[in-house]
Amino acid sequence: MSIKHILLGVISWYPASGYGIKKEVEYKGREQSWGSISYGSIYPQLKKLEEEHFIYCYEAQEHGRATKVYDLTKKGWDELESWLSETPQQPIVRDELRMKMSFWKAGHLGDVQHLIRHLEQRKEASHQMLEHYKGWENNDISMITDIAALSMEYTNLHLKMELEWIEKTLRRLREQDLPTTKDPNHLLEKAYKRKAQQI
Amino acid sequence: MSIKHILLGVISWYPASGYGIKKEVEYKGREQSWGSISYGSIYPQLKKLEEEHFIYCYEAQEHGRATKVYDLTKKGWDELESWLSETPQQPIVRDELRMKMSFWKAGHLGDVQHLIRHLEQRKEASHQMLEHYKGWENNDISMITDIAALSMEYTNLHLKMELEWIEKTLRRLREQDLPTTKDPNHLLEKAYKRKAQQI
DNA sequence: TTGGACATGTAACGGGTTACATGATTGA
DNA sequence: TCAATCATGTAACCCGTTACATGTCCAA
Repeated sequence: MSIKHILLGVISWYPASGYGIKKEVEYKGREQSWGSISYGSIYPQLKKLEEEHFIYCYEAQEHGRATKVYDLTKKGWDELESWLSETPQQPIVRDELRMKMSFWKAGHLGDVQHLIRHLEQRKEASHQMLEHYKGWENNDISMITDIAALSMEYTNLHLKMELEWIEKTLRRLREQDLPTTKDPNHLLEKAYKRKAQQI
Repeated sequence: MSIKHILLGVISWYPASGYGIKKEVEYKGREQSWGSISYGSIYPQLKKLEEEHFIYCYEAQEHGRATKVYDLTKKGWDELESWLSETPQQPIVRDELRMKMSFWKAGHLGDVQHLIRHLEQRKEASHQMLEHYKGWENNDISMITDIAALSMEYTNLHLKMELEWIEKTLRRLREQDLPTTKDPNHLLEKAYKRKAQQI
């Protein structure tokens, strides 16, 4: 992935400044769930890309304010094209909520009331993202390519799936309708005995 | 998130060595999609956690081989408990395939045949993960808590959703049944004109 | 006139990986 | 006997963020 290709990609949409790229990534990034990038990465990276002739720079007046605007060179377009053709990395997911759930054990480790709170917060966040997505879909100012629209559909399906899972999970937690713990080698049994013995 | 709590969490299942923790994370991590951890993080972190008295260490003979096995102290269990109660971070997703799709534009940027190949590879990977998941669900050796089983259900739903999306997307790409590009400000139009003009 | 968005940048730090180094045990 | 797996560790490096520094323009 790397910052480099995000920068080249965004600049492929329109000539942009460091500041503008950050704004675009934050906005577009919400639907596509790519998080944000800090200025501490953007500006040095733009400088480097310019030195390597992937992009070039010119001064522009954007509503009265001077900005450094970057555009792709031939080499930049080629690099982007070549990156697209490379096999993408396996996706990386870090979901702290589900990580915590891996260790949680009702009645032994973690308070179920806390988990319910975590899930409610996640529900709210996902709900808002879905609203944002819907608003985006129907506005008539945002640009999106044919292929990018296919990718956006993923986000939509994902959010819906997530909300259904949250609802179902909350229901099961509240009604104490939990799956049965599988512990064929009595590891957990031993573990919580160990826990109780610690001073 | 951080390595720290993964280590404490895994050790909460059973006393383990650095090597064993890596194995467990790689295996369990597949269903829960937490990727892997390198020895370069595990060993120094275990040392640090021992110095801070979250874990303690003893020598053990595991099938004839001497290993350093770590277990949680009272302080370690408390730290784990307290971490579980904290509001989890927003999940982080880096999906290079969908990132690439954001910039792709049929006939202008990126070769659709390459995209089809990327999607087929992803389909294969997701399919295998789903098989792995099913095998895991039905085996009678793996341990899982009640709450962790709820989290696993997420993985299952996610993989199924992903496979359906891939199928649908492949079909649309092959039948050239693409969504219409939205470009109200003619940005893309200009962009690809710029591209054509670069020497 | 002042706070907030616009705009660009650097230096220190952090949390991880990669690559390297080492050695024991086991099964083909 | 030799490759693979088990097992532990360190040092260099990379890629990013955080915090800091600086200045402009506009609207309330």
